[in-house]
Amino acid sequence: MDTKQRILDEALTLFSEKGYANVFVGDIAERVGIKAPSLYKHYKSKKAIFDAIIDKMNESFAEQAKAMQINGSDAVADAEIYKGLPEEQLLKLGRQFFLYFLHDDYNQKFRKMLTLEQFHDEDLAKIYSRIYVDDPLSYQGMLFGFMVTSGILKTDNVQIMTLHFYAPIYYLLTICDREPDREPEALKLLDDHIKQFDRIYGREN
Amino acid sequence: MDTKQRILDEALTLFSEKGYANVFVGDIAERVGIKAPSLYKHYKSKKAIFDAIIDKMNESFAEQAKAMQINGSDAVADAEIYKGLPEEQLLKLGRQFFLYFLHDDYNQKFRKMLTLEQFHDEDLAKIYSRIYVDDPLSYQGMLFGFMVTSGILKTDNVQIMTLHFYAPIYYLLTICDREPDREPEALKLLDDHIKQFDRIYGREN
DNA sequence: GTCTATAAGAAGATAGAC
DNA sequence: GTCTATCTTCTTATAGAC
Repeated sequence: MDTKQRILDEALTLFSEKGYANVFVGDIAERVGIKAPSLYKHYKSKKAIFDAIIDKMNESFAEQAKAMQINGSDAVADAEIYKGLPEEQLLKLGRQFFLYFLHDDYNQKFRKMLTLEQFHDEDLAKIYSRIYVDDPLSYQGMLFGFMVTSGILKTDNVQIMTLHFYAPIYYLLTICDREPDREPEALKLLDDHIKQFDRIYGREN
Repeated sequence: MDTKQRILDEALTLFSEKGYANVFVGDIAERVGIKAPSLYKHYKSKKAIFDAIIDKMNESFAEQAKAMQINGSDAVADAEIYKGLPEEQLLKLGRQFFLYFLHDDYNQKFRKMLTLEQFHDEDLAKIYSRIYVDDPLSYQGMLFGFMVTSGILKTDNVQIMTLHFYAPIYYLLTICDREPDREPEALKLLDDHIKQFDRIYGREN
């Protein structure tokens, strides 16, 4: 029963649904099962709760990014995995990846919260871009770089190939965040996208 | 000096920067050069201002969409234009298109406002998806369909080809909305994207 | 249509008992 | 650490003079 942590969890849920300004300290407290004033024994202000969420997110994403770079081996290993992959398995992997980021609580809520707050200060803008632009393009780019070297993929511009893979996936994710009912449609497009990508950049081209 | 219109303009500017909840009626009034209570002679509530903005936007976008469908000729004509286009000119057109949507006041502010409000109710979510998903994919798809028929482009899945063209452009647009400083980087990627797209789906493939 | 004055209520935060 | 009571400030909105 770590109240301090529960406050963060409930606050994140509310922030991701309504945005910071539309969530009241009382709402958070109510979900935690305490009264608003009690909450101030754990955090000194509403803003402090928000900042704590951002700090935690930064920590966990930095950890993840670091692990991926230190084990540059990760990308090498991943590239190896894709090497012999028949299209069907590639589709399955892509779909798993997509569904994980779409439905994983932590990921979805952070993403939606950042979407709603991204214009409110420069730091948040930078964090958004790091998590949803720079880091994925950098990791995917590394992975695809290995795959090009291995002859699994073919291109003379890895960066754009990576953009061509990632941008449609990101786009479909934002559709589902906004209208969860469109998930089946998005999954169909995801499948077709990966198939087409494989045909364009894949071995048999 | 149409005060009623000026209220909408200033409100849109503020909503697009801070989000609805962070804008106060007094802020809007101040920008218009009147006091808050005077504003209530023009609109009966803050929400009514927001709704009026949405209504106007719906109107103007519907007009635009209708004009494009009635003149399905538009897409045919557009397709004709692209027919003889050397790559350099195609790039120029793509860049112009991108910069228009990025910098045009009306477009940028609506886009940012909707981004911030998209999760707050289902209607707004649908409007966002219509404007930034369904309409552009539908129009571009029609255009590309003609271009495939004319032999300008080659694919067996026009829908995915359209996604491959549009998603990266949308993605780069969101980056610039969030971090305007990254515009040069985005423009470089836009160029490379269009070049690569042309190589993948274009005549010489 | 614009103003000043003000009502009415919401929301963040503190005091102090338990 | 949680509560009730309360303070303070902010915000929407109305009343009524000009």
